[in-house]
Amino acid sequence: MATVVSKPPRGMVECPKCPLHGMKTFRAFTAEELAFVSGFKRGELAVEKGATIIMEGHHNAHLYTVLSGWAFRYKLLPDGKRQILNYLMPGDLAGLQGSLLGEMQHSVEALSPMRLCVFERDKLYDLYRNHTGLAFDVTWIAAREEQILDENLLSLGRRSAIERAAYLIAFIGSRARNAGLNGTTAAQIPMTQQLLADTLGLSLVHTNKTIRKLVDRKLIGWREGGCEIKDMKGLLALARWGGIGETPRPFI
Amino acid sequence: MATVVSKPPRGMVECPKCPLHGMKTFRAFTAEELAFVSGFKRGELAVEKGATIIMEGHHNAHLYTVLSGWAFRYKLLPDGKRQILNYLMPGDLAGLQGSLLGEMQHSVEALSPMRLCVFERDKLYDLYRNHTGLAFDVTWIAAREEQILDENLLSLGRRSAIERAAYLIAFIGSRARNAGLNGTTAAQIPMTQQLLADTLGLSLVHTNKTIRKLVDRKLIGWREGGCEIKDMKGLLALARWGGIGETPRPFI
DNA sequence: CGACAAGTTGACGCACGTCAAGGCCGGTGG
DNA sequence: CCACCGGCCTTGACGTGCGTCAACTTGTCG
Repeated sequence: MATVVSKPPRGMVECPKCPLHGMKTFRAFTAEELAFVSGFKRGELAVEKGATIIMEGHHNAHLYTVLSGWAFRYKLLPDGKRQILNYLMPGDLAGLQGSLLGEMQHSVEALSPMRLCVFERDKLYDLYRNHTGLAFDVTWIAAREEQILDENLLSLGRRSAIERAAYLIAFIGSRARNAGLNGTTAAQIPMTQQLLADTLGLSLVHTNKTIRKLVDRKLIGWREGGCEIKDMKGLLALARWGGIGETPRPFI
Repeated sequence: MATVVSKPPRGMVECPKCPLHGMKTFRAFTAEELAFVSGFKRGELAVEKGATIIMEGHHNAHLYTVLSGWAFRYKLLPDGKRQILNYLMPGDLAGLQGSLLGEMQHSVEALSPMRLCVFERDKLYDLYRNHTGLAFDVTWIAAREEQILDENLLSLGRRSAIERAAYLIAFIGSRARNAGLNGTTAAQIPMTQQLLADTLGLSLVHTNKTIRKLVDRKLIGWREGGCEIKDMKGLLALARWGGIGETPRPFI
């Protein structure tokens, strides 16, 4: 399945030492849960930037949790048009649809080098049987994803190009900050304008002109392959959006 | 909360006699599950067409399963622009986001007279603890919703107006047929063009002209407040979409 | 040095949105 | 009975937001 570069468990992280623990965005595990998840974990996957982790139309026996790095989910039309659905950051789950419904109906590609936790799909049922709290968490994550997609749909359907762009950048920036992804001060978002365009449902050229307007208005900065938020409040106001909550969230 | 007309348990259906059982689209319950769900059910809600069942920004202590009728989920922008996110039909769950994440971030409105099964939000955890199969089903439903939203996003972002319309009508028609909603022969979909427009992310006028093209091409028929699919294959081809599966699905 | 990926900019056209007017119908009240 | 009204659909004229095409720049990697 494409160019997945899998470095076998060279430096596989033990769950108790998982870098996601102890972050204030994520909820804590009980000792018992931690033990179970350790057994649930089947391995670790390291991929290069650009690697396809999940492919539309395929059946996949695995479920992943992002440990580090970025990725995005997308769908293609037969003529090659691409729509990016959402971004994956540390703590996010990938492959749940496939685990429950059979065939994956979207692909996932790495935006940066990544490390992922690999779970056996068949063991998901054990998790549900033995750890109500964790099962609840999985559903929590699914409901959260639903909420994000809702907002995205509102954006594509009813916001203008510049509002959409403002929303998207504010959204990704906030999530990245919560996931501890960027430098301490400036929120550097590593992305190309092509990716933005495919997320916003716009053409590349028009996306470029829209980004330029945001730069001119001093809401963001753009430097070669990345964007930096300069005025979050301004972005939120332009997008007419309330921002995301900061309550701690579960992960598996 | 708006005009909810609640006829108290006058003719409340006992779960074992639930009209959804025995339909080939839905999976069967075990006797034990049925017993549990009977206890889980807290009452029944009957609403008129046009009633608001769930309201954006509110906290809601309940979780609903649609027993009969149609509804739709939507979000509003401050200026009143509306984006419809998805439609609810018999067997669908409403209010899960609120149950897990706290505040509802979308509203739900009845498209026809409806009956809904009401569950206590707090008992959801009991369900997870005692009935792994049902907990799995809830997650299944959430993942399915996610999949639908994915396809919708692809539509809004990358399909033209006529393709979007073809996709939407084919999609709703298929789901309605699976849920046993329409007459046996002709799939009459009761909807206004305003609703279609708000789902497609288009203006009312352009939606009208687009529908007209579909009628001219003999793909659908439109008669006052409803649409009828005349050539499903044609719609699917125009939308470049594979259609939905027919595997039996769970419900609660 | 060329090749390629990412960004920029201008010219032009079309798929949409907006505005405005009118038709058809059922319901309500005289 | 007609008069009036409010949903819903329809149609034309016109404007604009965004797509498409095409050219150029800059930086990076060989």
